[in-house]
Amino acid sequence: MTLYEELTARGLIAQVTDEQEVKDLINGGKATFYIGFDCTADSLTAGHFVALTLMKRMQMAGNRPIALIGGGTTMIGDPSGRTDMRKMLTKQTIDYNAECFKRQMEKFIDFGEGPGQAMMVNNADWLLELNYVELLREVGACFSVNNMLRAECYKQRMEKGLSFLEFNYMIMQSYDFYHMFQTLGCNMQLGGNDQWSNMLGGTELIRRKLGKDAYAMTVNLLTDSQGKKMGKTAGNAVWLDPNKTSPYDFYQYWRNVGDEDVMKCIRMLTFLPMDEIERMDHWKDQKINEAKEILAYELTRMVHGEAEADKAQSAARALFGAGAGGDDAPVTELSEADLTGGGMDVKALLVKAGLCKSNSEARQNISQGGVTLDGEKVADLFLVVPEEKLRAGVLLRRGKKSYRKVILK
RNA sequence: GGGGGAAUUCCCGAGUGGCCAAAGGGGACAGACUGUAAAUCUGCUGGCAAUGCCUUCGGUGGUUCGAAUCCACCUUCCCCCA
Repeated sequence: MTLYEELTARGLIAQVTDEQEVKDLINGGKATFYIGFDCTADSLTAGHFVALTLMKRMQMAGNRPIALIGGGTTMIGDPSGRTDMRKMLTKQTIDYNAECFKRQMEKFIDFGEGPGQAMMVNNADWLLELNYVELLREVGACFSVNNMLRAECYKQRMEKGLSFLEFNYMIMQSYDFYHMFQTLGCNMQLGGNDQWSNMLGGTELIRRKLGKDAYAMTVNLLTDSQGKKMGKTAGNAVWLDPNKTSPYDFYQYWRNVGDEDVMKCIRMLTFLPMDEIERMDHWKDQKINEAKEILAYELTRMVHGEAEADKAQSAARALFGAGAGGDDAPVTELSEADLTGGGMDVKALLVKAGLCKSNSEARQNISQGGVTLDGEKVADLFLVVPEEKLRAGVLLRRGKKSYRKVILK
């Protein structure tokens, strides 16, 4: 199976500039491609994961990846798929975020100088030095405002308003491609399908300025059966950084995807062989939970390593299986200072363990019967857990899915 | 540059002097039912030492016994004209 066939079978490919050319290029390992990442936060998210795995798949087939950190473009803010303007970030924040991204990517992608090894560049290095008038003369003439306004990525902003700053995002992104095409021999750009018009800007610019062909390929965004972007819980991203989303929570996120979405996720995100995936395809009912476990385990293993994946899986099994032992549940440690009068109030405990945001929420969850302590339902709002018990460690549960082991050190 | 309109809690959106921690919807969370799924139904949704107290209706000042609501200035956004 060629790479292109595999990408198609996995449902990854959304659009390509020229199917035949792209096929030859990537199947033959002749592509030097880039994927851009705007550093709007200090960690990559599950949303970046498709791009990351794509980069790896391409690399495994012998193509050379360039991870482009958007230190420059983040200064502008991509309006694609947004109904409001992004918060402007300071240069310092952006630099810091770029550093974080770099560390996370290094876990997946093989970076280095050798052939086929990936490189990492930051567009701050060339974008920030651009001179306005020079730029306008150099590339501005190659862009048609009429066309730009028709681009999908600006459409929804035409109603709410689009600042000139953001309008230039496409030009910056196009310039990146143009720049790397010349300096690094980058002949292809990959990205999420929401980037399509921005990416075409680049191939178009290269054609006009240099009279050469460059290619673009987009992958489908990971959306659920309702068409909503996946990788978010309650509006919060699922982070790859274990300090922002614990491996257990990460595991749980994937363990809980909808029935309709499991196979899609397995196909798009894991590296399981296609024939194995086909076998799982018609699993139903109870059996589909196995597929969810596989998905969750595989992804957790890729992001956090085998040890963490094992831990998350056994914790989940113990917690949700018959005998609820909680030895592998995420742990919160208390210190003497947390105690008040020889024990600790359950509500305070829930908050301390990160299971509830506030005392009020804790109060509410308790009175609705959603809190258990060592498997027993907490009925008393003012229950105080004695020190000895805390010292031995207690298993606190809020709702069906949130567990935490709390222990006094 | 001129004219008009808007800013409310996680989001949308009602509220135009006290009855407002603020309708309604969405989302989130909890409960029931399940398969750690979906759908459905119920509850709940600012904070706290909780029959009470404190903070919140873009910002800053003011009027008033009392302001999300009235006035002034500022900020941001939208629409029309140039």
